Amino acid sequence: MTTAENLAQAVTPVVEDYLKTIYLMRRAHEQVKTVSLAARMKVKPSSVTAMVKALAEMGLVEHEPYYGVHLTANGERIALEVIRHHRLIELYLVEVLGFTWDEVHEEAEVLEHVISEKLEARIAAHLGHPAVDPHGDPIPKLDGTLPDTATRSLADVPERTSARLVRVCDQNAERLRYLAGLGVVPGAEVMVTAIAPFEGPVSVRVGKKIHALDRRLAQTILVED
Amino acid sequence: MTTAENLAQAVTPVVEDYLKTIYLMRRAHEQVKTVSLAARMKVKPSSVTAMVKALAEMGLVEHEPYYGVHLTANGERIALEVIRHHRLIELYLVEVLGFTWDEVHEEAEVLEHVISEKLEARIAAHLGHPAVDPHGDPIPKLDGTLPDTATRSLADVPERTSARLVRVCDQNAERLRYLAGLGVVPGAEVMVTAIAPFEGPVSVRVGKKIHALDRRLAQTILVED
DNA sequence: AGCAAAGTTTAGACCAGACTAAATTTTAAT
DNA sequence: ATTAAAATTTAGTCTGGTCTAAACTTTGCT
Ligand SMILES: [Mn+2]
Ligand SMILES: [Mn+2]
Ligand SMILES: [Mn+2]
Ligand SMILES: [Mn+2]
Repeated sequence: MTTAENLAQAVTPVVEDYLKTIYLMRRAHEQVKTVSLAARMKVKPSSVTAMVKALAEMGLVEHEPYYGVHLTANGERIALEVIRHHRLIELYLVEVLGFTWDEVHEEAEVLEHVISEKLEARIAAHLGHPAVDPHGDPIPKLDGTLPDTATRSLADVPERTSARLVRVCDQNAERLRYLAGLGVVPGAEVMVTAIAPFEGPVSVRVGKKIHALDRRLAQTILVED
Repeated sequence: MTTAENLAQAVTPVVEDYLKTIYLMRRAHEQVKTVSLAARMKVKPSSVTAMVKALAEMGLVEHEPYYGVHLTANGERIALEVIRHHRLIELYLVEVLGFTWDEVHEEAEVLEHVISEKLEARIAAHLGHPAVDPHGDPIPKLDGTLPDTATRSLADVPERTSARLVRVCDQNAERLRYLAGLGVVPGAEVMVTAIAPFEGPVSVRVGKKIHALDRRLAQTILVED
């Protein structure tokens, strides 16, 4: 330790959550800057500055101030591992232990950091190596790839058009319960009956009923393209 | 915060592990003192001093220097909760996910701190509210009681006597694999054929074969009384 | 170009939980 | 009753991760 290189630290749960969040923000085409990352991580910007510096020293991210943070290959690998854990756990809790889709996110948020690779493998095998989690979110493969199926949001479906729901990108438990109550779940066939102007609600028919959904909520609901 | 009472801290995983360890040591009739607790927790004695002080301030333990630490009612409640988590998880991994009994301890050691009460309940229900874990260790009940069945160790069984194994109080993976290989697992019927003098080995017949077990190992193997 | 707002970093503090090294206290053995 | 050994605590340091408050930089608007 005489010459320096005290760098290092470890890949802690907090580090994993930062990497995961950076990955998901970039994938959603959001800019990953100090303030936006701080908001997502529910910490203060100065905390992000410190953490991003540490991540950069670990070789997990690169950072250009006022421009953004992005993951290195190593950082992305870890992020995808954690996301794989998260989504496998969510699905396992629903499929095997009878959880509802609104209950699993919180649980997976902590479990994702502590399951061994062996347990991950057993869970994946038990589920038959599934492709998507209960919300329709794709599950990263073991080889570190994340298939990106062509989708568009419910708010982008033309009026009077039918579509098949594939994914709900919202983790708020109350909204998920609400949507489940309406039958708005992955796999459902719906028809967009109207899209109100001025960022107004999107009306969808599910079965015989028509429901008006807030535009921002509709944007988190993805359909097959 | 003007008048003091900064006491408090939180029940972190580390705190849970200290409480669990104190509980298990006392239950095994070991003295819980600074040095012995440090050995069990794999930390230095000075770390124990600091933690015990914090636990005492939280009202979870009482400490008389040079005499010992013991849990308060509150501390014991938490310890039993964690032990219940641990043993339920171990059994779940074996029964549902095909783990072997030597693989589950490490996994449970971290999972015990992060499963929700809801997940605990689902696991318990899925297993039919079991009484013992894969090693025969009793699982604390929801009401915070831990049944203590009458047992004695294999080393205390008279020679030429048969007995039914109920528990193996050893968590070393290699020894567990060794014992499983011999058929020395909870439920097995064995006969003690000889107990060598001078703390020598205990010979047991399992099926048609006789195996000589180190006395200390035999002492961790409990049989029905 | 000038300037305010927004974004970012620095400086300094805190907490949890470990460590080492040194002091202190108790116990046990002569 | 001394004294050596063992047990315990204190003092001070470290790391990871957060915070507030203050500085500094960049952007964008007039
Ligand atoms: Mn997480
Ligand atoms: Mn999900
Ligand atoms: Mn533990
Ligand atoms: Mn066990």
